[in-house]
Amino acid sequence: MPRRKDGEKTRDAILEGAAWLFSRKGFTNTTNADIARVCGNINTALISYYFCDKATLYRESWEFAYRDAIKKYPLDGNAPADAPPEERLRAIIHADILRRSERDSTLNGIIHAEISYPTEILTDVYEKSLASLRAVLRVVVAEMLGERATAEEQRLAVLSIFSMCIVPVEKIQTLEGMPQYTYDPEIRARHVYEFALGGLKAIKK
Amino acid sequence: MPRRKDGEKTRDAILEGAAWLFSRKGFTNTTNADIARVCGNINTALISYYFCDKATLYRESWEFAYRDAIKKYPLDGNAPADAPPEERLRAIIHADILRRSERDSTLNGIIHAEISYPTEILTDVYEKSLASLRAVLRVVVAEMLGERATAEEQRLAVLSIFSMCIVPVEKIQTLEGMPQYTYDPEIRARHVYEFALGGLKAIKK
DNA sequence: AGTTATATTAATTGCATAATTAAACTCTGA
DNA sequence: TCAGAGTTTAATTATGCAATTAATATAACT
Repeated sequence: MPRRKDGEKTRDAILEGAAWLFSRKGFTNTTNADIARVCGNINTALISYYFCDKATLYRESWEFAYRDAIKKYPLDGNAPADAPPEERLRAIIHADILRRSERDSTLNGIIHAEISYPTEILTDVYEKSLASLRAVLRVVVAEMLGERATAEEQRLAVLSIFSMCIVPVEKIQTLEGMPQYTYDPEIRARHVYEFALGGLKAIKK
Repeated sequence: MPRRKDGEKTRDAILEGAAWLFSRKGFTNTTNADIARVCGNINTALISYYFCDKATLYRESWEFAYRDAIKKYPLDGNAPADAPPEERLRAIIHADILRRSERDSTLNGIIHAEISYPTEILTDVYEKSLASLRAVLRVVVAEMLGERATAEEQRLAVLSIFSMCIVPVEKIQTLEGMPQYTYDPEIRARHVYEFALGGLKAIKK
């Protein structure tokens, strides 16, 4: 039984194209025909052929995009656990912003689409892409703010840094009327880190 | 010709209910039946009766929500134009966060839905609710960072403060698995202001 | 080259959902 | 009490699209 390998290429193309579309228009607003179109006018039947149905494709393309991204940019940004909190904070922010900027921000697009119109993958997306960031931030922020900070102060500080990371920059940029300026992820990551440092210092008082 | 006034109440109820639903599920994912349900099981035909069609209702309910909110919380937060930039920044942030938190965050919900799935009101929403904030922030930030700051530094600083304001807190809170903690808008506004001050100071150097 | 399983296509099915309308009915206010 | 605004019912209309099927093309292997 001959195993052809040209199918894998098609499958991957669908995963990629679908992820991109889903990130921009969300699950329900994306049709199989749309997906077929962006994958180079392939046939819609191939979606059923490779992924059984649209919902499965959605889940798989999200997981596909996520796995890739998190491997390249792990949560802790590869900072040693015993590094000073400032360095760990820098690494977390850096990894997070770069990860969210990957692939035309497919990852972050899906997340924001899920926030607006939840589907059945919401829980998974939420855990992996929002809750996890908050959790790691919480640890370093607590350390940096010191003993005297209340739980609420910690929460607020985490929320602020979190906000700067997850803001859908690329999406907002593509909106009509938006000046054509793109932010380099490296530079933005650096900026957010410094901004956060200053903010934390001000809060600590 | 007798002009009954019970109709106005129904109309307003539809506006309010629709705005709330649209902010949560977006335009296409909200059906007339949904709207009728949340308005106390009114009849779907009333939507056509009062607003001609769903699209008109969408636009009107957005404008309705926006007008109310901006009147109560103007862009500049009522700070005098000749006040020191710190005070103007504080007022802007305070007004913006409170405005976005109003009515269960209807305003901000519609904005984020539009970012994810744009409709024809996107331009209007974008101008009024995103571009305008950036514009006023830009002015005070430029003033606070001083002459030596580059345009990119200004842009990045504006983006960071902007992020902290527009983050869809209420939406994220309602997501599954989220700990039951709600942020008091006043306290959060205060925090964001102090955090921003610290951040700006760190950037300035 | 011939065979077979895999990959791809075209056309269709069939469902489901929902916006909108017209006509009937009811309530309010003068 | 009646005229017109408000409300309901029930049908209509529009459609949009996911999923299948059966037929065709192509790669791999002998």
